Amino acid sequence: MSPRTEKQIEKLKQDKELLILESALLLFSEKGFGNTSMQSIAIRSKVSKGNLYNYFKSKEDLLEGVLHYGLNQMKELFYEQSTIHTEEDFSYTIRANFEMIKSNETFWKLYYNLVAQPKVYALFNKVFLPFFEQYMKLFEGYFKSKGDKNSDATALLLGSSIDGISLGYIMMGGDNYPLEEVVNRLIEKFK
Amino acid sequence: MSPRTEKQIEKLKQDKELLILESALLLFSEKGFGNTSMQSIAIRSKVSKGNLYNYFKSKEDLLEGVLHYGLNQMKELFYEQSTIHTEEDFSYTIRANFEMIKSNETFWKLYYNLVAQPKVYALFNKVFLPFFEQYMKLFEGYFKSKGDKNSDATALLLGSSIDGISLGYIMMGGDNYPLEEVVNRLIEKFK
Amino acid sequence: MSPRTEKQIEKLKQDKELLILESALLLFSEKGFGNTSMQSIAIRSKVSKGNLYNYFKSKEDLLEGVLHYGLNQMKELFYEQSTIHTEEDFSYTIRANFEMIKSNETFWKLYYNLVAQPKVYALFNKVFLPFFEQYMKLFEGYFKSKGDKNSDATALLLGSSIDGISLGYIMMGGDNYPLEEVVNRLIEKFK
Amino acid sequence: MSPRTEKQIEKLKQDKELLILESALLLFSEKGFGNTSMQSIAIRSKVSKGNLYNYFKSKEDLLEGVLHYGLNQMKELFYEQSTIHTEEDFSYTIRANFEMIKSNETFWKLYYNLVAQPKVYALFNKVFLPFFEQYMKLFEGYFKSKGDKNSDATALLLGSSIDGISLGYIMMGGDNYPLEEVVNRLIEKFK
DNA sequence: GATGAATGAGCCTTCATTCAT
DNA sequence: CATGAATGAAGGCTCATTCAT
Repeated sequence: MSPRTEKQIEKLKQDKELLILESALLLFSEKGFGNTSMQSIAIRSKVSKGNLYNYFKSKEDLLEGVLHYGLNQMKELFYEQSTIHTEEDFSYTIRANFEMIKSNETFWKLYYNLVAQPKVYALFNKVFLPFFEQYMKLFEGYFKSKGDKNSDATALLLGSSIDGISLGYIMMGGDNYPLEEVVNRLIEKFK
Repeated sequence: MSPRTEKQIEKLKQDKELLILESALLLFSEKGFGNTSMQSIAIRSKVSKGNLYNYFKSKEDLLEGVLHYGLNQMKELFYEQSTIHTEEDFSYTIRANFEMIKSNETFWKLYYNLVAQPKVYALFNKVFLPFFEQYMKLFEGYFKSKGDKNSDATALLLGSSIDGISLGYIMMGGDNYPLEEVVNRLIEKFK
Repeated sequence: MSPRTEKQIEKLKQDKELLILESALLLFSEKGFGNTSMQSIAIRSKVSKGNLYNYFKSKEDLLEGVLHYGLNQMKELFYEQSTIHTEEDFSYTIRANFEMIKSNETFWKLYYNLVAQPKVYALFNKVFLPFFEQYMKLFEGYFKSKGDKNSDATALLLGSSIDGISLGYIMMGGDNYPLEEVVNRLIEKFK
Repeated sequence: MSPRTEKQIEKLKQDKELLILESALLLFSEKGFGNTSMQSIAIRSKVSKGNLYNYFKSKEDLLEGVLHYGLNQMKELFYEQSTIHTEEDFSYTIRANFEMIKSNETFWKLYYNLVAQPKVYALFNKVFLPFFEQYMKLFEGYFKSKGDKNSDATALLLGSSIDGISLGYIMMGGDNYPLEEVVNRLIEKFK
């Protein structure tokens, strides 16, 4: 009845929801969406199978939750940045991007797991596209300011390259993919 | 009984195997590995469910077959090329690479569908890596010949960029991704 | 603490119990017993799921409550009538019966929903039979007074006919079943 | 390969389908559609749960199968009859109708189980209504030939009465419901 | 080799009921 | 009395794989 108790309950609920999200993220990214059972998520979250559905009304809903969860973590890292003016800005943005990927490997593994799955493509668009487009705009503006007549193609090339590097890094693992060097090269080429 | 008849039988068997591979490739890439049933592959190949298992001893085995099959198709396109000397060579190789991707979209869709699934990652390594490494060597040699001291990082960057461009093109579809322009930009940057 | 307050509480409790009964009756008859969840009843009654069980100790118990509740509503309509003497009495009783059915369609829908389910047949017997038997007696007396030697069979036939008409009316809906005419015919035949 | 073998297989398949239909009919009518699990049907039919779905693609589909199965059994009994001319015809038709009900009690129990369940009402209409309407026409013609100006209302009354009698007989059981006498009374009233 | 009926494990989801608060 | 998070059993259904023919 006291505010404290209610708050605690709310806290607990959030904790549990977070726990579920974390478990789902991990399992989805490790074994793929289709190969992960709700059962296994329940066990890992220490929640009963039935109770899972009090937090997420379906497996697909849980996936959407996971995507939003991951996206929000990323957004925090980029919130302040609105334009790129100098080479330093550019270099910094690129590096920050890869730092973020390095600190969210699990999520990105999930991302590459899903990106090519037609069944979840719509969902993906819904959650990710807005974020990506805004991100692309940032680079496009920079290239245009440097006199690039084809700034949108250049931005798309850069975006695709980042995508490809991330994919390689995520899939091969930090020990096998020399991320630092490749990123340095990337910055040299595009700055 | 005659050699000819045996050959014909062998031929027929191969035909049927081919049919299965084609069907599986198409369905896997369209609906994903997990969402494709052996039943549906059997129907599309006009082979009975039971007989499917005379050609491939499991679904996973069939997947491996499909990957080999796709890889072999690609290999044919690149067999002759052994070194890159001039900018023209380079440009030609890059463009040829994307031509190949354009003519094998189905296969590449499957590839990106699977690349992030650890369950098939081992399989992927087994089948693809040798091919990719040889391909990377080609570029590395070219960059080295141009005096690049860090030719292996550059080659990896190029490879990753190609990967990212392909992924974008495959996922967004030819109508939405301006492949031509992006590839032009890519060649300019790396040539 | 004062009697008045206790009464009010009692009143409130009854109100809530009534609310639950009404909700359950509606939902049971609309979607069937098996397809109605306690959850949905709780929501419609604006009672928490847990609290529901303070009023009815199980879903089956709630059903029994609903049946009693419906029966009691009917009883009120027939309480005063004790014998049928004239054709007018007879005609009036029949018509009154169908008026009652028309004003309790929801309940009767539930009734016909349950009547054939052995699982609730025992329950049905417990609650309905006494009422029905008394009702049959009424007609039997009338037919006997008219010299019918087989008055009990006639009464049973009449009862069954009423049952069948009600079933048809309830199931086909008032717009599709010409209740008035059929009842007129019924009265002509039996009066 | 020989016709005989194929035939035997076909026979077996039919046998199994029949077995499933019989089991489902029995269980549905005993415990209701919603309270019967596919599992229990499988066990009773000595068929694996999975194999059940090779014969009926869903539980609802199985129900439809059961309804058709029951209807077909009935149809055979009535096929020849096309018009009712004399009192004997009429009396015979009525009695034959109840004979049929007596020899298909299980099916009719299912029928009354379903008739009031909204979820399967559409299905019911699809399967039963055509049959019933044709049956009503038969009586309507008879009453009209006797000069009844309101023959359709009378036919509907008769139909409803039959319905009600059947319901009573089915629900109370042969020992408790004096079917013979009630039917005699019915015929007297309507002939 | 060819067929497809048969199996059984496993999946997602629902729901009556309980219980800590 | 009141709440709703939590449980766990059960349900309908799918599917890779096997095997008798």
